[in-house]
Amino acid sequence: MKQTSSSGSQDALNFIVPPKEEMNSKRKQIYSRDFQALLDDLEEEDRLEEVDQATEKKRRLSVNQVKALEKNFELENKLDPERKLRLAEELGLQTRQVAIWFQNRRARWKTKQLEKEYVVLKSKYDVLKLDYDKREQEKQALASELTELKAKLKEENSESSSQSVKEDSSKFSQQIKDHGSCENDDDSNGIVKEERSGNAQMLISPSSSSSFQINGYCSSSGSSNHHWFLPFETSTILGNKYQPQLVKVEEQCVFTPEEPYNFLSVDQAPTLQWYFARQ
DNA sequence: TTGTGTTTTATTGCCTCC
DNA sequence: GGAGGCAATAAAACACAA
Repeated sequence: MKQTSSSGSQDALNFIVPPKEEMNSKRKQIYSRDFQALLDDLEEEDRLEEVDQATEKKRRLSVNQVKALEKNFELENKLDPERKLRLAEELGLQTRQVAIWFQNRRARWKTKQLEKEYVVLKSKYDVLKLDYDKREQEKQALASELTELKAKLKEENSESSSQSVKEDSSKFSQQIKDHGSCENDDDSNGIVKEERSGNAQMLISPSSSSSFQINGYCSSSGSSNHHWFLPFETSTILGNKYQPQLVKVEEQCVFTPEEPYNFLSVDQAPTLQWYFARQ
């Protein structure tokens, strides 16, 4: 191999691996005869390698050549013609070999860069995935919690509805007794099925809602101008708990005797337009 | 020693730039 | 159109387990 020591790259090379002459003189001082013979054999191999290189058979570059090329590559990963020629001369290679080495080295560098980028992107992806999974779990937990709460609410509604009917009935009975104005108060559910004793006007005071359902009424049957009416069997209206209240019923009722059944139908949701229209 | 996988060197074909 | 770069690939060299 042709060795020169005039350029910067060669200086760097000499720093890493001392020149052969220097190595030989040191070796002769240090090593035994047997080991020296082995080293001589290796040198002979090196010489044969150089001959092989001359016959154009594909050979790997020597360690020193590769080190020098690597060092140059670190400085600049592309070759200008002058640098290529100089490197080829310094390392005893053909300019084409130097060019090919740089070409392949760039390809390896690019692959390494892609691997690094992949690692970075993968770690970012992993972080995001972790976050996504966590949020997905939170979402599932919230969804099931919502379902539970809905079921609970539904259950509570049905319970309070049936309970309020009982409460309504007992309160109604008590209120009827207190006011003593309603006939048929022996009816346990408090429903007065028929009342045709004259005109009556209803004044309704809902406690917590703007409308409610009325399934029964009680009208005047005595001498008093004011009679009491309890809209019952309606505990929750528009999501609010309805506190059953007595409603004062005055004479001059707007209903005809035929109207009540229609108006008080359970199936039909009354709008109470009749009431609000008069306000 | 050998089979196999990996690395390195070199080739080919295509593309871009001057 | 030639020089040079790049991707794909061939082929030699090398590493290593069985």
